[in-house]
Amino acid sequence: MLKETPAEAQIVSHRLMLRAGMIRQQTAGIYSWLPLGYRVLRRIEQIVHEEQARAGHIPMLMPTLQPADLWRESGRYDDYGEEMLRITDRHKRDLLYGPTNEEMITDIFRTHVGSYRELPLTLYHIQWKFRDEIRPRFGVMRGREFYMKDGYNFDIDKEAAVHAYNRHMVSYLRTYERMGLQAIPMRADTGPIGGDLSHEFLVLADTGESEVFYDAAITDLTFGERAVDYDNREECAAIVQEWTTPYARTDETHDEAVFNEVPQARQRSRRGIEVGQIFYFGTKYSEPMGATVTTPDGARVPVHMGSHGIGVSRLVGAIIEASHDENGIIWPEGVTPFHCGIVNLRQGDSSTDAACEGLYKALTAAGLEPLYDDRDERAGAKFATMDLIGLPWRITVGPRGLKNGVVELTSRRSGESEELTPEAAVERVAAIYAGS
RNA sequence: CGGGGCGUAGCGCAGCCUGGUAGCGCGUCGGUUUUGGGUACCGAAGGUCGUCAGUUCAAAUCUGGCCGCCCCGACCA
Repeated sequence: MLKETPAEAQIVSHRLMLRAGMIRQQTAGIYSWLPLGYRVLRRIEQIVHEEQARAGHIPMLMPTLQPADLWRESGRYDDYGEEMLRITDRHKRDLLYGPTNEEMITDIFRTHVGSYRELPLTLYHIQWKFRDEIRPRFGVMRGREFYMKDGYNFDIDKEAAVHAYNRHMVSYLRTYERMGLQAIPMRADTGPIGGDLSHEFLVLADTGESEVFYDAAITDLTFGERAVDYDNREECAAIVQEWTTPYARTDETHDEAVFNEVPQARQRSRRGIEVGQIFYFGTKYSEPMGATVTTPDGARVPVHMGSHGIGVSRLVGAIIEASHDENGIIWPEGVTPFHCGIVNLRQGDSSTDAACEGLYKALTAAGLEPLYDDRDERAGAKFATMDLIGLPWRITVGPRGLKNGVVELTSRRSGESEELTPEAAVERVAAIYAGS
């Protein structure tokens, strides 16, 4: 826990992550995730897994190191350039630290799947990736090593693959919203992945790396609690329609003429952090790599594919960029490393010690993970620490309140407090998290 | 990769110009004090001064090479 800001950190999320002891840089663009940071990373990962499962996608795990031969097959070994970290093993075989997995998944698919009966299929994994950025910066937002969910859909034809595309967009909207983020889908370039249909998901933040242009109408949309049948093509298409109708593009695809059709009062230009992207690229990999299936009439056709990514490690930084104040981080309930902090104002006092331990047990029994600050520090130091690490709820236990049988429950976001009995405070916190 | 900067205790920095006993703040440890928003005081531990070579009686300090890191730009989930 640091009072002083490390000189190397330029942007707020990086500074706060270092100060809160979430990460430690090991070398340029490569970080260790310390216990506190690791908790957040895992919670984000968990949300991604849950929402993938909801959409019917199947988890697996591919390695970080890949044989160069697969990439020679697709032609990307030479195309990818310096960003790809190439490694040679003791037998002088060429390997690479994967920046993405299209080739590998296509290879797996072609050896294990051969019939239209096995489609549609969407496989995904969450794994460390490496891109040897020329200049890593902004902490985990632009590291060289990063943790990413990447998924790949396999479908019999374009129509089915477009449904997979739509399904992913819907699923992603839900995923980001659970993390307390508004991520706006914006029409995007396909870059080195290729293909002809792509959207990026952008979180608005002043420190974002891309300039974005959008119709204010899109920020009024919320996904909310709607139940979605992910197999229903019309329903998914309708939701995609809803979210892609208002103008929203990054500078890469921005079209001034079209943007000017948006009423002046609703035109917005800000900066955004990219936290995910989805692609439909058809047979770009399946054709050269021979990933085909037999159709009902016995023909062999290359499968239609798409890929979809969520920057899991980057999201930790992006969430902080979108949710902090001058005192520190403000975690959304969905991703907070601990559900509730307990601050003992007089460590060593038998009444406050007992009350804190009671709260800790009761919160744990309610299925929550509390963080108990039992350091022998002054109140100010404990409050400052809690504010910095940003737990959304804090229970303050002091001798003054205990005399009247109450503790104080404080919202990190609003700063508002209320006095409650310890039992009521536990119930209250449990109720807050009951939905998530 | 072009331009700029930095490397001295766990962290933030001074010292370097003008060579001569390695310092300050925070943190850590021990103690006293204090106790509802980063308390004050006393004491202690902790450093191959990035690295290699050179100059010199003597190098954190001067010179050169190398390594690492940061910032601006081009590039990027």
